[in-house]
Amino acid sequence: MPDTAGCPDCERINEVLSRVGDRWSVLVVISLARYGTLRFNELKRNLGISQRMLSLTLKELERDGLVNRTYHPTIPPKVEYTLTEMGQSFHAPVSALGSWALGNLNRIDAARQAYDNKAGGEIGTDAPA
Amino acid sequence: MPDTAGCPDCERINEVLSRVGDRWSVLVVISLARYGTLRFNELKRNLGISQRMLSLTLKELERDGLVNRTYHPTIPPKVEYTLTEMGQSFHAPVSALGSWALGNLNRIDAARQAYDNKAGGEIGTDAPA
DNA sequence: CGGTATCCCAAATGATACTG
DNA sequence: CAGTATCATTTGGGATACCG
Repeated sequence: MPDTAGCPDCERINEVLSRVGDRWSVLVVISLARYGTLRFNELKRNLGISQRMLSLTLKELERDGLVNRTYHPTIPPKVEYTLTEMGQSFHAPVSALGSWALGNLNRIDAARQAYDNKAGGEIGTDAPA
Repeated sequence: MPDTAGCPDCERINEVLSRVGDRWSVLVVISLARYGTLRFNELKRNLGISQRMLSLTLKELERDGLVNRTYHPTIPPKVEYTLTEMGQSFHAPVSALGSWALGNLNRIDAARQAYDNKAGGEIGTDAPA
């Protein structure tokens, strides 16, 4: 049993992150923040997510109080999703993380290549014949 | 193949997030940001992470240029981990996310209970006999 | 259209044992 | 102490088919 002793906050942060921190949740929140209101299949197309995962993700987000689901009992049915107030407040830190990600992708790629080159060249020190 | 069309940034954000966005990476970064320098087993104890996952996580973080690994070839060996400059800059948005998490855990729990109660009571509208 | 149910595969992770 | 290797299990997630 993991205890996360010594970093008591880690335990709780971990808790929330394992709920709303998965990639699909993050991407759904980002999309809804950008477009305001989206229907089920709009989200599906936008994110390239499978129907199953979108359904599960949205249900979780609704349950956690981050998104609002509005069902219009027309034919064919129409369901619209928006962010709740809490969902919008969640978008702020997520957006910060996204910005960092975009701003550092290149540096990370560079670091990776440097690391891989060093590791790869370790076996033979000089150039291959 | 998922395309993430319509949200071009999502694609790249997704990329970085799937690298450094997993829960163990986040928790390692938080711990190192708090304590400055930690040895392998200190991290292991602090986070309640398995040896294997810590090893993998640290290797990835080092590769991505977020943590520094210093090996002291003593007996017994001693390895110290710190955040690189980029690692520290990553800590800022992560910290924001962590703060949000801590500040909203209760509200999320409340939303969950409300949701679950509503769902559970849906079958029979009045109280059980 | 907006799901839910089922099946099945791939990736993540923990437990354990072994090594330098 | 600081790992690596192997195994077994759980979980994530796509494909498909069906329902209201």
